[in-house]
Amino acid sequence: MPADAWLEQLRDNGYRLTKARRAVVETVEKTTRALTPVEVFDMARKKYRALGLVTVYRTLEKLEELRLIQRVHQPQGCQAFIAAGVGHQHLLLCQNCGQAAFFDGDDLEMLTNAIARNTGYQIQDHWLQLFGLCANCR
Amino acid sequence: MPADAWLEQLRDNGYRLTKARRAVVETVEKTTRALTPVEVFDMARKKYRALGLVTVYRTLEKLEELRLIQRVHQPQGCQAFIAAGVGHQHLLLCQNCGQAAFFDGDDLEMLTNAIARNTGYQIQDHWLQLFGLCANCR
DNA sequence: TCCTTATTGAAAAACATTTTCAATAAGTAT
DNA sequence: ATACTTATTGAAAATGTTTTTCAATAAGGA
Ligand SMILES: [Mn+2]
Ligand SMILES: [Mn+2]
Ligand SMILES: [Zn+2]
Ligand SMILES: [Zn+2]
Repeated sequence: MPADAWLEQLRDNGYRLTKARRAVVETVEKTTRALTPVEVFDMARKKYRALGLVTVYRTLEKLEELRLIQRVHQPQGCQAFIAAGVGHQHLLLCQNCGQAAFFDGDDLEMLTNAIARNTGYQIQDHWLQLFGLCANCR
Repeated sequence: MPADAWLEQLRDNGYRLTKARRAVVETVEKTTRALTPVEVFDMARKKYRALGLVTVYRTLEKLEELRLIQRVHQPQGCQAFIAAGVGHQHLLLCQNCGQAAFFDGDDLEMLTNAIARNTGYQIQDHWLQLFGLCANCR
């Protein structure tokens, strides 16, 4: 999804299109690895010098609400964000360079049915994430 | 695993058995939901009044090193810990009361092979976590 | 161009975690 | 039991991150 579509989403939800937001959106949208707020700040500031870190936090918050980005959980920390996958997808992360890819096609029906039977839980959702080495790094 | 086994693990690794550590270990070991450091502090302090929050952090750090506890990642936050599963197990969490259960038997071979083929990644590890409602809460 | 108000960045506050440090107590040797 | 060594402790301070406050600004509609 191009950065313009993100900006359109923001506008359609009543948010104003500012230089700060454009810089943040363009940075996150075109990066294929998870970025922390400070990383977004450093990168986006090259596009818009006056940008404040507070605005990065506020913009990430809105982008997450609109489901344009999602938080990435990792052993080293869970403060990073990445452009969200479309539909039912999960993340595959390179443990060396952080390069992220999405995949789909996971079918956990059988598993969750068996677990529901064994545990008495009603299963509503799942998190699945793969770690490995990307083609470049391996 | 009983609390004594945890204490034994600590002792075997050269750590001293103190009142503070006993209080933390007993608290975390017998609780079946994820606890934050402050929650551990509040609960363990009932067993040992002089306990300091700093020591809770330090003890949790050691228990994690020894793989007796593991960090629990959730949408609301990732600062909570729970007694670790044995062998290859994953967590199932009640979204209402936090009650946790472990399950095993997930077989992702087919999936990861297909993804490795499609993406060029060499897959080394996976995180899987289920969310739902426990028998009591549903 | 004017007007309203959402948005901004800076500063301060709040919060979570880590480090520093002198006092204490666990475990071992005597 | 006692003495000794030093890992461990809690309090305080420091650090790092995220949120709140607030007056100035600028986006977008009239
Ligand atoms: Mn899935
Ligand atoms: Mn598994
Ligand atoms: Zn890589
Ligand atoms: Zn429950």
